[in-house]
Amino acid sequence: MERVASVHIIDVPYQIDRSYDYIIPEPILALVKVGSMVVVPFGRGNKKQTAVVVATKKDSKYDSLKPITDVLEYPVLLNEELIGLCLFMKERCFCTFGAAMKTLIPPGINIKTDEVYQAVTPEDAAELKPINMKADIVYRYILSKEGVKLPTLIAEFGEEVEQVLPPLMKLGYISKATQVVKKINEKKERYVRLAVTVDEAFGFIEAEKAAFTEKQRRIITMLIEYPVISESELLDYTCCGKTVVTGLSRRGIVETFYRDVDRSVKLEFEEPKSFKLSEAQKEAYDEICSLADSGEPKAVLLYGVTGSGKTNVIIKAVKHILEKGKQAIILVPEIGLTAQAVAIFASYFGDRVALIHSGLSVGERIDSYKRIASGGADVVVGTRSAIFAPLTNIGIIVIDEEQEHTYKSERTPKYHTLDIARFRCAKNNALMLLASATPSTESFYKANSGVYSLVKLTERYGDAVLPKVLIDDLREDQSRNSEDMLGSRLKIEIEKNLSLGQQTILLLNRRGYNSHVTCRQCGQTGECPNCSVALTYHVFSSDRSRGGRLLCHYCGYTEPAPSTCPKCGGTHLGFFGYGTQRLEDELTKNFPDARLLRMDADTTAVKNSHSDIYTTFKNGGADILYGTQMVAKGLDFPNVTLVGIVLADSSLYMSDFRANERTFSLLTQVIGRAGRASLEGRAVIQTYSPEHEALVLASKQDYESFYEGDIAIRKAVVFPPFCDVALFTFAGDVEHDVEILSERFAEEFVKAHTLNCPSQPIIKFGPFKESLYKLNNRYRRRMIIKYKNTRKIRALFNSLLELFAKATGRNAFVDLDINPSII
DNA sequence: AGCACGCCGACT
DNA sequence: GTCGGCGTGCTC
Repeated sequence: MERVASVHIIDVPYQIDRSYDYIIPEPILALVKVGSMVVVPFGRGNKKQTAVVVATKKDSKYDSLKPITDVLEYPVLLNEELIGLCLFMKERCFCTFGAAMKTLIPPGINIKTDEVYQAVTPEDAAELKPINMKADIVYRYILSKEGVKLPTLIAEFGEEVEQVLPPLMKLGYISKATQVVKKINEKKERYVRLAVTVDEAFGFIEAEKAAFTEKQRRIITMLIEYPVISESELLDYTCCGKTVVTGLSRRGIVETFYRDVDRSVKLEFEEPKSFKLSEAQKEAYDEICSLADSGEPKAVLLYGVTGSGKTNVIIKAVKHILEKGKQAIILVPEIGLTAQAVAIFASYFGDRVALIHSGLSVGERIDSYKRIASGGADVVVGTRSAIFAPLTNIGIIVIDEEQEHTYKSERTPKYHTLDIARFRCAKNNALMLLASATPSTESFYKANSGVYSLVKLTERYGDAVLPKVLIDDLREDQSRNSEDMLGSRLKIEIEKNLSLGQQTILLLNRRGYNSHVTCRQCGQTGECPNCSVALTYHVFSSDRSRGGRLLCHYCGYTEPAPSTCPKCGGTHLGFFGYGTQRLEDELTKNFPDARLLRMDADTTAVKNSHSDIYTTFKNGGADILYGTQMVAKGLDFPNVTLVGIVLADSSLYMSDFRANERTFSLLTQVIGRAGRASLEGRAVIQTYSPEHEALVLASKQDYESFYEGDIAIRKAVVFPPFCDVALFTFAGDVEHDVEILSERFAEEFVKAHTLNCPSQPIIKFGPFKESLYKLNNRYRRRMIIKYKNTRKIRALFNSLLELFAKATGRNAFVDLDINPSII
């Protein structure tokens, strides 16, 4: 008989997060399974804690086991595979089991518990003899409720109830039980959103100081950051009362609305487009199917040049998987792309498709989750969190644009979606399909060395041809004023497109108006008081006349732009580095009749704005779409024949070892947007470094040459895939404590390494200050370790993190990120 | 983290 | 004599 349960306790700190054995009491033996939520007494004080059963067994190596107090939910929330996944994440990402679990289940599925008093035999109530008046009243009160917390009883009857309860328990009138905190997710909820654009909202915040109270500003700031939020959450976070929202809504700045009781995401069905695979596509499809049907876990990289029709191959492959009775997960890199992905898959697979991404409301997520868990969906489409969809018979996991850094989580647990996909494919004997026109150097290396299978699509589909690309050396353009962002060549091409009625996309990887403001007299630059970065100058439509604002892109801090230097009083302020807002001005000036559409973080913060912009542009509602990298991704725009990269240098010279890869990928993608259909496409790349390799190769769409160069560099200087990278971050608000911590940690690290696993080669860098040393008033230092990810090294990391998790005070703490997307 | 156990100073 | 200071160490 398996009478012992190994459990992981939720909400314990890292250093005590391990499995603990408990004995399962006879009456609940049948209810306790792997994945069950239970309540256990923990620690000296036997504090009641919620825990998850990770295994059951006959006996334990510990002799005195405490019994499980209660089982919470049945049937289980997480199956054996997903429990295994939590343990995997704990070991790989160095998070607690509970933190891993919270990323697997949607927020709002409650796992919090309360200790409550319940009436034992309500139906016999009349026959029980009253003990005394007081006890009788208390008993009847408890009887009328489903479960009452002690504080509620005290509030109702005063402190002295505590004397009445023990006799009632003893006589069997009432009992203690553990209850899951009432679910908030079943009812209809009131939501709040901005009724104005984010630009306007920013303007409002301090435009007229007197016009808004502190609380009102807090609400607006919150809504800018979280466009989808329930009123209760909003009020919680901002510590405001309902009146603040009412006031703002009366002034037309915010609006409230109710979510339907049935919150499931409505899928739009289109008639499935029937299409025929080309010869090359058919070959790719056949190979993918044979891998998927092998009955073993496999991984394949589908490398297809832009326009080769990867999507068609993927649709057919998914269809094949479903026909075999298996399920599919399809991931896209960002929320803005989910709508179209869902539309495509829903047209083929109808209501068997479910959607998961972080932009859904709490209720919507729970509904999707429940539908998937109950077998109501076979195809899950979404962003990285959809990798955790509770499907039980996965046949294929598709990761589109696999090189995108959004697949790496930036929050704890800092998992990489590809690692989770590999785990799930291994458990389900499924196929992991990575698709890209510009695979990550790591993945292409794996495909070349046989770790993944490689399927190539080298021809463009149909009669589409590669766009003609012109690299425009801005240094050579004599007619251009140095203040201008648009060179003469690009202006001519835009003009041409406008007269032909064809559309143009312009990419500029920097939002705001100017990237920094500097005093020409003393050199003072406007800096964020919370972060060590220059503030970006923004001009919002609502305060154009007032001279704009300075904004921190990291913490959101904002202040009115000064007209004189705050340090020396100088009146000659220089505005440097041009962003998308400034581009807007220049476009308006040069092409007064063109219809413009901007897409960047400022214009897409409101829900649905992203897809609204796409739809408007696709339907011909604008001539020029310009913005940050968002414009490079997603929908096909058949009428786009010109792509302009306003400044290709901005992302080239970052210190990160993946900067080249990202630049190449972004340029390739955006260039590929031009001339998809029968119209021939053109691209103009403006740059100050026309000979840069990433740029030259992107203009030829020559991925393989780019890869050869990049992999050679990585091998020479030892970077992934030739090693793993561990990034230890030390942060805190007391600068000196952070420094001490980082040094002590490094010291202990070296000591532990030479002592425990000297045979495991490592290369250590640091600790030193981060390049963005101060962020949100926190000082940050880092230590980088290049190593090979083995169990021994993971154990080393783990022991150090446990040691320092308890040793550190509130002033400084350690964090570890394995293979961070940006170094 | 949280909590009990423990071994030393000023108090009814 | 004891109440309570928070240092130390453990959590199945």
